[in-house]
Amino acid sequence: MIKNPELVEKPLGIQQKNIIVTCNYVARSFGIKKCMLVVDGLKLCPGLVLVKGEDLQPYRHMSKNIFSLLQTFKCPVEKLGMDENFIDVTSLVKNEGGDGVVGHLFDEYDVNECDCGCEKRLSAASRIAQRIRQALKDELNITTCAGIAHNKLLAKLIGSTHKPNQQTTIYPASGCYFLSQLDSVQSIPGIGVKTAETLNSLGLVTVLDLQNCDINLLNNTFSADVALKLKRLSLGIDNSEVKMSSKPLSLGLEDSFKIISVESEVKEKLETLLTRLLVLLENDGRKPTGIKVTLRRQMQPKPVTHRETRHCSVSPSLFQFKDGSLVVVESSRRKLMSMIMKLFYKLVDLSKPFHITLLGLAFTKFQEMITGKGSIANYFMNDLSVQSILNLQSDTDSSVTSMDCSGLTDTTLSEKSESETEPSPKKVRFTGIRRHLRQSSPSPSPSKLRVADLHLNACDAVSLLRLSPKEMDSDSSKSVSPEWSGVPNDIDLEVFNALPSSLQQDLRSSWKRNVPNGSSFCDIPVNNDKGNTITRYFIPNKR
DNA sequence: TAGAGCGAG
DNA sequence: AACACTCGCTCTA
Repeated sequence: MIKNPELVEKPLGIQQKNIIVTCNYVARSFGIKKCMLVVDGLKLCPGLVLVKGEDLQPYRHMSKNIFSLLQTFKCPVEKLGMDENFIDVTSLVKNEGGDGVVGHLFDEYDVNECDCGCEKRLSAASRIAQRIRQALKDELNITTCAGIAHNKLLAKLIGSTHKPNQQTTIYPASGCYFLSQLDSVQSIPGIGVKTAETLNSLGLVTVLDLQNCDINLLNNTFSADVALKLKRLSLGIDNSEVKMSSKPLSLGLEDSFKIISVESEVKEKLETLLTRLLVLLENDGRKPTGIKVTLRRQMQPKPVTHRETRHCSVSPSLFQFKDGSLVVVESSRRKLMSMIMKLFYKLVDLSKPFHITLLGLAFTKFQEMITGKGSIANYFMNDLSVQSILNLQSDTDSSVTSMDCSGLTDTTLSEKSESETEPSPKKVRFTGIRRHLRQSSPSPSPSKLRVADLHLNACDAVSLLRLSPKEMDSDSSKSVSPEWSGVPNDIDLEVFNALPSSLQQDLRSSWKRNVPNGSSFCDIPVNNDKGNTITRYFIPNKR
């Protein structure tokens, strides 16, 4: 619709192969659902406009723009798929002026004031959310929904209750009751088809069932930590952090088709995939150290989701940097292709007939960057008894996908109710059970030690960063060098370049703001109260 | 660590 | 549960 505004008022579906993967709200009013077959969709709505969506590039692009815009708010942003993000705005809430919740408030007639002041903070977060959504509209012309809560679980779920282009806030005290309304355990993020089946087999169908069940029942079937996690999720308790997203850990493509049974066609497919993937890789700019081939066989006794993979390492020397960008010369390309075929031979015995319906290719294990799991960058972030999490999603899609595809029940969160002009509140249905649930409402956990309180001063941070780059490819520093302006002299370029681009931007912009004359790194004025930028942790600790 | 499985969009 | 296409996390051998 953004690309072609004429489509805004028309029923529009995005087509991949013979499936409608998503659609706009006009189409939904005809009963079009995600994952619906094109033929079925056209039966429901003969005027349905279909646009091919197999090329994900435009979506990646928009997704990146959204992510970048969110990062300008100087808070941890975690990408969830291509059209959703969590943002932990705890650090902004403290300085937020004003008053009152913007948008919908869940359960608004029954607010018990909490000692910790969480309602105030969350209402501040709702105003921040409003500004963020306005910025997304102004800058990128995209409408969004937001859910505002003290943890990711509730933020995500509550954000789906008023759509499209609306936002909803929920207070911690309402979390348990809100969850108890959900008809299927599968509505809980993290519980998918398999876990839901297992739970159902234990007699646990609704979230209420899960809330009320004995933990030992779960312990019989799940490991102790999974059992506990499921139980806690059902009650609205979730202390997982908003993990700052960096570049992807793997970069892959796959293609499905009717059937391939001869080697030459396999090779053709893989050549095509490699060509496309190399474009993505050059775009990404990092050197991979591994490659993976994926295939799916026809008529497996296993479900169609079943895939087999083979992996091997690749020499980084196959990839070179020219003028700051990654290139793969023809000879390297041929070597890659022969490795890919070898992996394929590991998967398929050519002396026997084979029938393949999907082939995939992925680069993995990119050369060491400073960030990532267990890296020091993670310790730079605030920890989280997070008081204010926003879940933002673009309006072209809806979450709670599980329900659309499950075909089980007509849930209260169905697409139908969302397309009504005035969404009817669902709480009426449940007033009967709320009182006895209220007592088990979790109270927000007390603040944990913020990792910022580790006394990591500037010198420590710099020396830490400077220790590592031994195994780093020196080429990699050149890759970013063209953008090289406004970085203080005493910064190790190699280390700086190895940081994810988001952090680089973050650092650059703070240098620009704080030291317009480009003075020394350690002279940056302290601006501790504001923002959540990594720069703060490079600054000598006043205490 | 490789590979499969699950879950997310 | 399949259909399509990607990515991350976790478990097991």
